[in-house]
Amino acid sequence: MESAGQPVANGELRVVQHSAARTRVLDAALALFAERGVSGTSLQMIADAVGITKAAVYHQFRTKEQIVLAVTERELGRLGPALEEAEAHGDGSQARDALLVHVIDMAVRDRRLVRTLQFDPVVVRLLAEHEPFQRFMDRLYRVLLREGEDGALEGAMLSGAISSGVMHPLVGDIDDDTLRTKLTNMTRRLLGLPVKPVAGTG
Amino acid sequence: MESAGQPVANGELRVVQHSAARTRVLDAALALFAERGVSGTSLQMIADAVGITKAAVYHQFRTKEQIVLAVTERELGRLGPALEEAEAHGDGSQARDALLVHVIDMAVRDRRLVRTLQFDPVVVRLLAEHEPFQRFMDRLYRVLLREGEDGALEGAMLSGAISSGVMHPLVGDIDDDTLRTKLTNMTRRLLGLPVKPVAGTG
DNA sequence: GTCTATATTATGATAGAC
DNA sequence: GTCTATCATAATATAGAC
Repeated sequence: MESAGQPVANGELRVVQHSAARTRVLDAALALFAERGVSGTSLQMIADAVGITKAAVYHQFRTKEQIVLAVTERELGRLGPALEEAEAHGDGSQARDALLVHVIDMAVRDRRLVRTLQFDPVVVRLLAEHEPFQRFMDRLYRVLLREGEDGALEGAMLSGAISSGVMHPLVGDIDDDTLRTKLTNMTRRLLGLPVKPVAGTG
Repeated sequence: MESAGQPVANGELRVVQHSAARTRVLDAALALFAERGVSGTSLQMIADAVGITKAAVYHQFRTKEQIVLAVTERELGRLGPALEEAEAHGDGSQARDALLVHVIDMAVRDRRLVRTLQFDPVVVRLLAEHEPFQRFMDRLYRVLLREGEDGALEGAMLSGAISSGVMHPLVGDIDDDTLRTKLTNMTRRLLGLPVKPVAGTG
């Protein structure tokens, strides 16, 4: 299992089952990254949050960048199954819609990680530099973006609207269920789709 | 002119005319903040970008936080006149619309600063902690947000859609004029407003 | 898996000369 | 307004014991 310590493989996003110790580090790191940004978070802070020393953290991850990489891969990877399902259903509007609901669901449930994954400069650079991330994002956009000249802009605005819709100070006191419903409706409005109740998975 | 080195005054956002040397520092800092984030930018990097030493930077600003403060105040302050004009025209939809056009215009023209002002953790903290910023944002939202229970969410999504619409990798190759027009149209669609041509200022 | 201890470099910040 | 020189601290990272 030494591959878990390596950079992201050249192929797909790996789904790694981390050890309990590694998981504790990643959880603490993610929380700190969301609050203070990746560059604003030191290994000392992560170690303190876990309740261990820096050296123990370095035993789990060779560099800070490896931690960022692992966090990003783990969280982004959670969209993998939904993406594969959508791809299996062809490129119709139904597949796109189902994936969109899933993305909104994940964004609402884990609001704090949105800022890190979408906007942190360090993560953005990682996503741009590592091929597996690029490929994964390409696949995501291929399903989510609509055909036509405005597809890219639409997708960009959509992703920002959802992100900001879950993390903006203005929406801090809206409960998850309400937020999910309203986000979905407004997303449909932005896309010019008919507004309908949120579909269940069954 | 010693007030320029002080924290933001308790009253309004100050409009400070910085010296040439200070302006060079602020310009370099803003560019670096946009690229690497505030925490990822050191005073050494800023000094190198300007072509001076750290000590010379410290002659202009007492701390790094003062630089962040000055950059934020300067850029946010550019919206001041448009905001005041909108407030003078009452709280009708016409005033909101005019301000919205202005905000989009500024976002498109200076795409790189959007990430810093809207999403950088350090700037977000500053905005939340300093009263003048809070007051300014309150005024902005009072004009931009619509009445009703969904006003806050609408505003949050709107701000994210515009931000992401100008800074997302997907839109990097769209020219300013095209982007401004399409952003305005999609913004109207999100708000459920009739889509019309962008109005001039005269 | 965790610790103590340490090396190295970078960081924010200051003093004082020109 | 800028420089050289310096300081104290914090950063990333490693070695080796338990």
